[in-house]
Amino acid sequence: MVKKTKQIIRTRFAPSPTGFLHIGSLRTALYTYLLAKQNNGQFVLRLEDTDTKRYVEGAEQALFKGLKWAGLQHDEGPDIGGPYKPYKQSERLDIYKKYAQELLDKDKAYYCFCDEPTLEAMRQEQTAKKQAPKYDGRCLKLSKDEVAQKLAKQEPHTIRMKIPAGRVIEINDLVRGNISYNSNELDDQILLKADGYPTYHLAVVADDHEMAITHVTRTEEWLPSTPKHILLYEYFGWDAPQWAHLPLLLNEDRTKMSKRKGDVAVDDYIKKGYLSEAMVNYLAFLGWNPGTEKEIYSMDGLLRDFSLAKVHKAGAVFNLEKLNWYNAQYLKQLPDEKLLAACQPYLPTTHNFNQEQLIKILNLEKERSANLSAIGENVKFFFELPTYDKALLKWKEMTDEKIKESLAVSKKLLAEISDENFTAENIKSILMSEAEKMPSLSRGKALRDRGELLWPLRVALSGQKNSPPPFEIAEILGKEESVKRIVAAIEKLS
RNA sequence: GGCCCUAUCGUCUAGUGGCUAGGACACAUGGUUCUCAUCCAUGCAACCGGGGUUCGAUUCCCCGUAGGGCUACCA
Repeated sequence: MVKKTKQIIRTRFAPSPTGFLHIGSLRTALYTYLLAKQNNGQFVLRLEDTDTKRYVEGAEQALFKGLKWAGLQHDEGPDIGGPYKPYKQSERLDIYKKYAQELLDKDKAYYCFCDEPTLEAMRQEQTAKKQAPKYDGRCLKLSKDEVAQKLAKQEPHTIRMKIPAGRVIEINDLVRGNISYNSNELDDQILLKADGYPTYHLAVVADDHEMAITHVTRTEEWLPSTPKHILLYEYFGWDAPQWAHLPLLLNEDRTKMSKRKGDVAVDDYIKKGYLSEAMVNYLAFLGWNPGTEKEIYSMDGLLRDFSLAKVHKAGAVFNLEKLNWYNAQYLKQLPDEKLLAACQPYLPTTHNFNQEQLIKILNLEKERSANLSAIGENVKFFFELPTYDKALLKWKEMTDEKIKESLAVSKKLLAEISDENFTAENIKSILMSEAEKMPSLSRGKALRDRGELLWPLRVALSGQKNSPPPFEIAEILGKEESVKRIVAAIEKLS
């Protein structure tokens, strides 16, 4: 006998390829990954593709992409194999059939020949009578001969699990404590569908057992079906894993986070240019926190401090503002080369700036942008002066003539600076000090208003109502382009 | 309807049988500033309700209430 060593933790993330990677799923995957990895355990990826009707082509790739983006590398999975392959349920049909048969043999399951319209009518009737919709067990009353006959005639059938009467089934949940259900509330769950595919309930139990999963992490919505799973473990004579039912991610209206009420696909956030570190950090904090005031957490930090015991029971609203804040924090710390690489796909190609210039541009815009695609938008005017209304050039009560005077001064000053001295710092000091010597452009005012000089200049250079300071823009644009844009502005006013 | 879960600022949350109930986001105001953003300072804002238990409950218990989840040959 092998001496029992300390159990190695094995967790799994088991999504259905029915579309895209949901942001809530990513958080579940994150917690699942953390639980395994902080204990030197294994994190398994399994595809639950037993619903042939909902299967979506390409969904698998989206799943892989999202997990990889977030940095959640699995140890075993359909793409990389592993000791318990295959990791795709559609390729494990024999296994489920075998186990369904075992249950039949043990008299813990039975054939059901009711078709869907029959079941639907049954439900209708029950709800009309204000009863809980539940299979009435009519096929359980079939004699052995009747069953044999129907099977011989190849009548379509499913296999249902038997539920004992009056049993109290207790779930020992790592985040919720003890929860008990009365078996009388449970339905005779279909385990094997007419098409030979298993339902989730059979498949998840069989696979988690076969794959030696020690901790089942999934969201709260699975709580009500857990007693059925526990019963199945019992029927098979297997040890049940540890359960951890995580809180749900919610829409603003506190319903289960869903499409139509905002972006829920991880890919949407990738496309908008959210940094994976920010997303991981934010998601980790939606339902967990270290109990300190530290809010910025890298994956390493999470690996160190995460604990299921501190996971909350109540659902958490997904809030874009806070994500934006996290993204800003990470954007701020991003080294220049990484910033450039990350932004590259979002940048216009209408002008070839060199790397140094690009980095300056990005650094100017990153603190004004929620994400990378916003940076891409905000950066456009550097590449090409947008058309803008001449009214935008106007600062407070300035007349067109005054604006022209102001721009003429700027133009003259900029033109006088040599190319090698055309830096933001120089431009700023020259512009500012010369401005002080000039007569006030707005007659009769004691205090000189810098806006009279700087606003028209900035708008001439950027075409934007809001933008970084004109000095920085001018430096990046260079003397020639800057003067050109000022001239264009003056012409607009003529 | 039935079963189950949950409950601290608008949001994410810390926390305790006795505290001015803490932090972050958002918001507001002020400072810096040509604008926006950043940054700094300040402010606004919460223990769902009712009963117990207790010298004392936001905290423990019960009952309400509210919200949510499940109730498929979907996961």
